Amino acid sequence: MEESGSQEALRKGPWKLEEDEVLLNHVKRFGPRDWSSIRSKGLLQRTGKSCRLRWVNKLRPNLKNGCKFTAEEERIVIELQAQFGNKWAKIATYLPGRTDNDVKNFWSSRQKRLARLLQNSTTPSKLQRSTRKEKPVDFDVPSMEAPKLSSASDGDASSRPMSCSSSFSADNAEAVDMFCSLPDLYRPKLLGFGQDFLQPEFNPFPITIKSDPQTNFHPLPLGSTFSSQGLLHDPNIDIFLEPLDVSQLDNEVQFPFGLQFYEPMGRCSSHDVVSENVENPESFFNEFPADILDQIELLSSSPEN
DNA sequence: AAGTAAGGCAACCGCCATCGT
DNA sequence: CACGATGGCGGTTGCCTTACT
Repeated sequence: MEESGSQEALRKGPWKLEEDEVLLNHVKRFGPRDWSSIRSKGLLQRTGKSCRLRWVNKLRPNLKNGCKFTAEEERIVIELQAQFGNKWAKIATYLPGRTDNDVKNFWSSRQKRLARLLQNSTTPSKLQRSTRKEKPVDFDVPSMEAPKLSSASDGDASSRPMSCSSSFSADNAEAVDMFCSLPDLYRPKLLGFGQDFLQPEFNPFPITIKSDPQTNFHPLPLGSTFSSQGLLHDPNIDIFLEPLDVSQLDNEVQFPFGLQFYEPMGRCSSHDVVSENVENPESFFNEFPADILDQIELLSSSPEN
């Protein structure tokens, strides 16, 4: 069937420069609307949907095209995804210059990495197969030692059955190491999830890292990582890991960039997003701070000897 | 140098909500 | 109220690039 008489066949695929120009001209004249009229006027052989998508994702002003997600942006996405679910358009409103497609793609990539990591951790045969990022790395992880941050249950060796030493030689030892090496993510209660995660006896640190509201908490410098900032030894780490209080953000779409997410004194949000998802393994990983993935990969790629 | 796997990204598809007639 | 057109959104696919063997 011909495309409605005089109209040429619908064009698909990558956009040409000329098409972009036509689209930009249309928007300049009529604003970002009436997408379907672009085709009906014979300006472009693209559907209105396609035009709109092109505008939203590529031609709109102030887009951060080609820029990788910053650590802060990643953190925001992770927090908001935990809060809203896969509401990419909504999440994107908190990220100036980012589109829902950007967020979606970012998340998708992240999930793939996680999936691959998990698979590696459960299929030892594949663990040996190097992947792109799994080249042997001289990754010195002194700061990833079990943090001595609290006296709460620090001395209770029984509550930490899996030391991070190399004495454990199970097939997925590397994977276990990965998680042994992780700090108490976000909140201690998060770790209530999956005692049998990876290993039946797997029992993450019962350490409770307390924040002291009296101390001068320094918010996490943007773009920093646990190890680089020595945060594993930071007594304020619990504050640092406090989930973003999205309920506040929700009221005000404006999201000040460069915002210090974790106020020194701040209201400790009672909105504990993380705990809501504790039963869900996938969600468990979703809560990981952005940098953690990189840490995990580095750890998992560490030479075994 | 060639082959391959993974990452990143752009674009399409299908569903759904809204709006105008 | 019903229906079609349109736009918005999330999921998915496919292509290109990069890194590694």
